[in-house]
Amino acid sequence: MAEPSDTPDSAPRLRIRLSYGDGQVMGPGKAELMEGIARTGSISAAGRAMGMSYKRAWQLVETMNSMFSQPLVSSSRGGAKGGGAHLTEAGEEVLAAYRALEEASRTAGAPALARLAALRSDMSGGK
Amino acid sequence: MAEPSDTPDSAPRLRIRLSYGDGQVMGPGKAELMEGIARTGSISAAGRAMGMSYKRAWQLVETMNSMFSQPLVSSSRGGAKGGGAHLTEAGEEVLAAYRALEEASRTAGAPALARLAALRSDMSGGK
DNA sequence: TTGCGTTATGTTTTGTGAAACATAACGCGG
DNA sequence: CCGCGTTATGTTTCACAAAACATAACGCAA
Repeated sequence: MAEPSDTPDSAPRLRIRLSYGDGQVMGPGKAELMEGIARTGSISAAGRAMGMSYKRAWQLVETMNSMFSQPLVSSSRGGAKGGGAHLTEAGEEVLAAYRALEEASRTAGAPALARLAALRSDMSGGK
Repeated sequence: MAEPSDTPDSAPRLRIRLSYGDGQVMGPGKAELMEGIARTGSISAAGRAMGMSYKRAWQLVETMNSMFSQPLVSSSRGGAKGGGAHLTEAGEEVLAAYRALEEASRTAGAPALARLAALRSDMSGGK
């Protein structure tokens, strides 16, 4: 009454991370954080939503901001709501490009992923 | 007399890792190790080539072997050369599929990567 | 039966990224 | 001018993956 039939696929999570020199890395975590910031208008709220400390969230933002020619997240403190943050235009473009990269990979890699899935469950279809 | 013109690209390294449940992960490290084993016929030699301890290499092999329905690496000990290891058929298929996935992603993601590269160097071309 | 190079494992130590904890500054609204 | 929620940063503690170190087993060849 739970699992209908045999394991469907157990589609693996496809994680793409692009690392430039140094420790500059763009990956799923930063992308998700950016989305959280765009959604909530706050670094702390976005971090909380991901179960991460404000400090860590802020560090990620700092790193992201420094790895592109323009900051991806703009923030301000004080004021009525205490402050806030939002994606810059560059930020939105980076996020969009990263998501596009993910999607393109997932699509183009579907055949290869299918082969791997087959090898994980059973190896009947030889050759 | 050094840098010919504008920044070439500084193509980021595209790392793809697919994580199934648990801690089961297939990524660049395991793929490279598999290639090393195929090339050298030895786990220890492959590990050495990557600057990693035998133990670590062996652990990776153990993990790989357990995440597919059939082992990817077959090993034997003792004998004239002390022992050795080689990729099983499943191993070769997994490696090939993983490399294909990488290649497909790199190709399909080229436009997105180009956009990101542009955002890293400068943001002239708007919209 | 000894020695060699490898596979196979166990135990201890270390390095480091993250978490936890602590403050400061900001700026508006009440 | 005080309090609130946020940004911003520093310091300390901790967990855990990786490294380092140690052994055992294997099987052939000499």
